[in-house]
Amino acid sequence: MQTVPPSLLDLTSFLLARTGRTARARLAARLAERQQRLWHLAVLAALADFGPQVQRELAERLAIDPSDLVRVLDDLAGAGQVERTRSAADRRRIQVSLTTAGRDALAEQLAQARAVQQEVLAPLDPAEQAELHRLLLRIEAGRPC
Amino acid sequence: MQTVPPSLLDLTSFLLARTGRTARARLAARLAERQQRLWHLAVLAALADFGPQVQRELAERLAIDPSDLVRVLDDLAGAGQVERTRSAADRRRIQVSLTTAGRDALAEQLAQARAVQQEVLAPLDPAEQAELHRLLLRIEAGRPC
DNA sequence: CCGATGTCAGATCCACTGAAATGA
DNA sequence: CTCATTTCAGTGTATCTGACATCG
Repeated sequence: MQTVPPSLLDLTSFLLARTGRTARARLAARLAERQQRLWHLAVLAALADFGPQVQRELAERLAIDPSDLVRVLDDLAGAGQVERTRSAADRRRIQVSLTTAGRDALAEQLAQARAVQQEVLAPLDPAEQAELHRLLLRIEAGRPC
Repeated sequence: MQTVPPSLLDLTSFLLARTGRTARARLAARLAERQQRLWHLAVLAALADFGPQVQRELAERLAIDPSDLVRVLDDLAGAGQVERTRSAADRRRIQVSLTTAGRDALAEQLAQARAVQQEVLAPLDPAEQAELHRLLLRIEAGRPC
């Protein structure tokens, strides 16, 4: 039995939203088993890639509301995965940096993410997966700021 | 300036989740201007595609919690877009059917969805958009229940 | 201007009720 | 026929998330 209305399947935006949601939900479920959440992964990755950051930059990069970032950092700091140090130059600003525990957690979470991805993308062969990746990157890059 | 962490951009699942989230949020915002929500569109589409349905079937098709569907239908019935008629054979069951106003609303909402889609997919040329659609359909179809 | 707190709306999920059907 | 069980629509609610507003 066809369960999803064809008029919705005709919409690429619907498919994007639906598959994205599935991927998101599956990864969230995996991370939750380890008391981690999606934003934790995103924040750790940003710190690993760009080095210590001020919270404002971090929020902008990840398109997360600054007030939500505060709470994510509270969690991460509680788990000893990030450190907050007040900037000497501008004492309003707080530099956030990764700890060794943070790097370990990130590696673990990225492995989880790749495992979920293989499940979700299983219907596609490697060439198609690469093509999908390329198209999505273009969309992401082309989006106006 | 590169804003998004490269380790996340390497994950197709991250890109899927992110672009899907964007598409979803934009459409939701457009619909909200007209006091409509995403579930309204989904329900109207299901009724248009599959004809009158019992609420239970509808909920199953759309993977929505039956109790939430009740409230969506309350809205739609209030706007005169669907009709609920109790089944004579089994008086527990309620047949839901589209009205003319419902068809009009659906056409309008689908137009909105296509407009948003054109914004989101603008970085891709038509052939690429078609390819993306094809790949996403494969993922959707291949997903185990 | 920046970090932090509070709060609000939306969505999802779950437990429950009452009416109606089903089957032993 | 009766009674227990199941199915269905509908209500209420707890929880989580994202967005916003305001404060220090």
